[in-house]
Amino acid sequence: MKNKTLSRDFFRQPVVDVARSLIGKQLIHQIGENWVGGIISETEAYDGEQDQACHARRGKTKRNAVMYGPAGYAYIYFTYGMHWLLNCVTGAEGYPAAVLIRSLHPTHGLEIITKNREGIKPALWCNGPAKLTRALAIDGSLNGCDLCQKSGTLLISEGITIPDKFIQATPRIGIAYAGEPWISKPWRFTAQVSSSKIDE
DNA sequence: TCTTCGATTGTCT
DNA sequence: GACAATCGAAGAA
Repeated sequence: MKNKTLSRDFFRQPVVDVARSLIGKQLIHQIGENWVGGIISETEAYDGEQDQACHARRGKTKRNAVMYGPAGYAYIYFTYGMHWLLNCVTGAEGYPAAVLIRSLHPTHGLEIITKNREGIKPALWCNGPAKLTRALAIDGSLNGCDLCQKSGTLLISEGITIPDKFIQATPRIGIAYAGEPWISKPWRFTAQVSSSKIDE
């Protein structure tokens, strides 16, 4: 599984294309000898300084610097005083764009996820951007790490193929402050993932 | 330095 | 459906 890590070129594509293509791919976090991860089932695209919903809307800062670097790296930031959110940097180096991973279907390390999300129903373990980082134990210490490295601790690999007809494009969540036309851009991608189709 | 607020979640009504 | 939790980044002063 780890030998099917996605290429740097995959992440160099336009951010909206990457966001759509990431549906069905597999996010993996290696913790010691264990792998924790799952199939990505929801993403959102944030596209450059002109996108008023993107963190880069006010230019480069210490916080969003990773987005200005090369594609295929993790941009992980802290928000609401308690939540970590995971993004993948995309596009050309110097152009700030990233895909937010909003939801996934757990496939590996279920014992660890159960412990990290103790007392919560399995269906709710990873169905939110801050929930999945908590479930997979992803935090700011992994900010800027390379998602294309087979030897990395956090990476994205080939997963399952999901037909286009099962992927929906809808407006992004929680960005009312951005104003139009950004609120209405259909840059959120979702899919239903059936556990019977998951490729180990 | 001071103030505002967020790419959210869980709990309570 | 409403709202508190909780803190660092970013912008204003």
